[in-house]
Amino acid sequence: MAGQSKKQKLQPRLPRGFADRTPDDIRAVTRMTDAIRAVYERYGFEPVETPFVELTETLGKFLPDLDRPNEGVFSFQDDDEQWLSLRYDLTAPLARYVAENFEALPKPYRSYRFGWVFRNEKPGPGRFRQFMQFDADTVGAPSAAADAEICMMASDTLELLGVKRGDYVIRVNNRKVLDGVMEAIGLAGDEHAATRLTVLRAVDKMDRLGPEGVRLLLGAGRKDESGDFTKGAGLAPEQIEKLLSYVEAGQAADVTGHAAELLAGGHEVIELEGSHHELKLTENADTLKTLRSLFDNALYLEGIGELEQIAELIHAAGYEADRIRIDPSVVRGLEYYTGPVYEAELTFQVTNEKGEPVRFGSVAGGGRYDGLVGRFRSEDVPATGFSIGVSRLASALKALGKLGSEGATGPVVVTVMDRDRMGDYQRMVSELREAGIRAELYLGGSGMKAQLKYADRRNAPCVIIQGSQEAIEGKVQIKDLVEGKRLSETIADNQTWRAERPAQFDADRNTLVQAVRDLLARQTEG
RNA sequence: GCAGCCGUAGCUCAGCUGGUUAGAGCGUCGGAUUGUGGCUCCGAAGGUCCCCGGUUCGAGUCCGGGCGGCUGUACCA
Repeated sequence: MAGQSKKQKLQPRLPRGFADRTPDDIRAVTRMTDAIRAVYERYGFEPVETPFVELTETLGKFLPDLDRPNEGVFSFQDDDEQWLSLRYDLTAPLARYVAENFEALPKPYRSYRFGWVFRNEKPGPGRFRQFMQFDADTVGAPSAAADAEICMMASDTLELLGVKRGDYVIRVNNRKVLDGVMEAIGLAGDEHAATRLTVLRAVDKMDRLGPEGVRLLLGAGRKDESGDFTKGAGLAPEQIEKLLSYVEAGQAADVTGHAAELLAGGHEVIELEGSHHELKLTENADTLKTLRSLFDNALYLEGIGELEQIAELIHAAGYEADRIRIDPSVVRGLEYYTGPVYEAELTFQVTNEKGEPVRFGSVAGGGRYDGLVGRFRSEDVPATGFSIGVSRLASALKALGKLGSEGATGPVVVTVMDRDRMGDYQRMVSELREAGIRAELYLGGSGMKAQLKYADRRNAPCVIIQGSQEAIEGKVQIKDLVEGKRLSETIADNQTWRAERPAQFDADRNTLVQAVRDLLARQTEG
């Protein structure tokens, strides 16, 4: 047995796309979800929770088939052969929940929930196969006021999380508008479904590729820097021009990129605090006025009308285009959105360890899905909702320095000098704990040096030491590790370091708790 | 999924046109210091060079296939 080669040892390995969470991660995410929850509660939403597993048919499409049994969604068969799946978002389960409890719920039904969702697809930086979403939805409210509210709530949430105004934007569009545009350039009807998809995907890449990239994708196609060729939609030049004039109607408001192009286009530049140049934001009303003049079919105008309502409502509530912006290039989930769609984007630039720029892009998104609950009922039920990608937002906030990753203070460590006096040490630990102080007994088997190293690594504020000498005198030694670390910088040789016992003092055994309490208070002030 | 790059100690990486026993820094552990975290010095542990096959007298190095990672792209409810 002992002679077994290493090869036979099991490799400790995490499956691709999954991640362990460190104490720092957990604490940071908890702070975030607390903040998000606070905003949602304030808006009057209430919590609800559904399980990780749903019937595959509840989630809709992506039913496992023989060729690609788990494409996109993790699925498995129950022992009655019923297919089950891990949820891939929180919206489909909510739709099921609402449909199942329809009579019992007040309408409009406003709820929030957060939890893990699973996607069986290729992971990437900041993209995992298990990640956390935080959703809020209003079901049973057909009015654009429900959409406007969700956008304002998204804005409030990001600001409470520490993202400054101007470092993010909630971009709003409408599926009806997009469909209207498709109709206007002759792409209505089932026979053009595939082309429409290609066109909308191209439009979606506006923020990343800019007008020229989109133009290529709408026409013949585009070759990226790796030499990979993406086939274009093959539209005629006049169709492309119409589309681009539509997409660019919102671009004057783009402060995130392509500044040079915009300046060349004659957009105004204003001076803000200091030497900072920024493009002046186009008012949402101006964007909408431009958009309204572009096409005139009924669907398009209906969509524009809804956007105008949203713009009016948010304006009345004091939200302008620096926070919530009408942007015709927003596409989002082509599958089930039926009306207004929104997307929260972080706009600040951050570079990674290698100095390469990192773009976070969309950290949250949502929209109106009037058909989703209707899958379970005889009539459509209007609904609109919003989903925050907690994990992705967390890594963005970390880069922003808004998520303190500094380790939390560890426990007070009571060291073990004399093995036969464990009871004494245990009593000290208990007293500290009863006083509400995080404390623990050193449970390892090593000597004093190792025990202090351990305490240091645990980020302990201090250690308690009591040898037989102190025990006889009724004393304890308390060593302030934080202060000691500071003093160590001025001590060069180990002789004095050990002899002086920096930042160490004794206290009467019976005043232990008070002495530790005072020390902790001093550390908090410093 | 497609394309490109990469895979040597826990981590970051050296390793010449194929040639004895594969190295360094950091980290870990021990000692100098039988009761004191840092610094310094000394020492130790730690590797089937991703896997399988091929070429060769000889492969970490060359070739083929696989697996894994990164980047771009596609998809993204």
